[in-house]
Amino acid sequence: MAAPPERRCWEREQARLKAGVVEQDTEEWQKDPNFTGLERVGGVDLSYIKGDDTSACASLVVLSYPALQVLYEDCRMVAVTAPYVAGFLAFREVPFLVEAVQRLQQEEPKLRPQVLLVDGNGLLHHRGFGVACHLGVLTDLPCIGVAKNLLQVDGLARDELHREQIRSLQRSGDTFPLTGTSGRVLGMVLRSYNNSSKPLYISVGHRVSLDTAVRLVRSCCRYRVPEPIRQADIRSREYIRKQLCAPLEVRPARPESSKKEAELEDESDA
DNA sequence: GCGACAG
DNA sequence: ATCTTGTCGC
Repeated sequence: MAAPPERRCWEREQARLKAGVVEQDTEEWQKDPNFTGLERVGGVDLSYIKGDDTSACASLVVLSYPALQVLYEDCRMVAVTAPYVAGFLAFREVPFLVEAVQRLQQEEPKLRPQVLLVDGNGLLHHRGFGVACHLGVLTDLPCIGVAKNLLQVDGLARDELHREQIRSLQRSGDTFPLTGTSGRVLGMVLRSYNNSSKPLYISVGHRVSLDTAVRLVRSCCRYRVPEPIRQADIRSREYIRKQLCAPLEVRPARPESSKKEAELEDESDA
């Protein structure tokens, strides 16, 4: 009897917290000022259908570094079960992201990313263990949490002081640390784009230091959202848009006698 | 009790 | 996350 997924997520958090948080650079390229040796950066995202809270598109892209060209793209419709609850995003999205990474490693092992940028938080989290930490532990890949809004935790709030600190970020690349009431630095606020005053919230996910995380996200930003996540986002919503436009002709209620089925969808390992 | 709350 | 076109500005 396998434990339900929620229970396993919880146990994963407890085990990792007990073992101590891994927030240091483990790779050689992370220690290089120019990230020499870094060639592939991954990005993941889920896009949802407006009225439907169970159908989503999970996407994983791999970009070259430093050119930021798309080397790999994987979009797939998934059936989401867990509801969205702030603080429990990983319980909802992480299973599909892990599947995508495993698919990549099986089909295109040479394109395995050396680091993943994840939509959401890592250590900047109620239990110090956001979606970027979950994905990192499950894939054993360095992961960085990139959130577009502040998760209010450990005394951090979107109050006037916070807004004032944001206003103090003048140029892209400017940052200030997020220090919780506990005194711990949980993440960094980064102005990633000159044309947008809205910052990003960067935090450690797995096997990376906060300093390296911020430097890498900076170097991946053509616009406000870093390219790996932006491409995953663009491609997953485009995938959904196509699904919605042509569902009638592409999938007429399970034609059991289709001509070539082995090439498209029936690829489970029996 | 009421509001706040990554995606 | 999603609903949503054009539009004002560098």
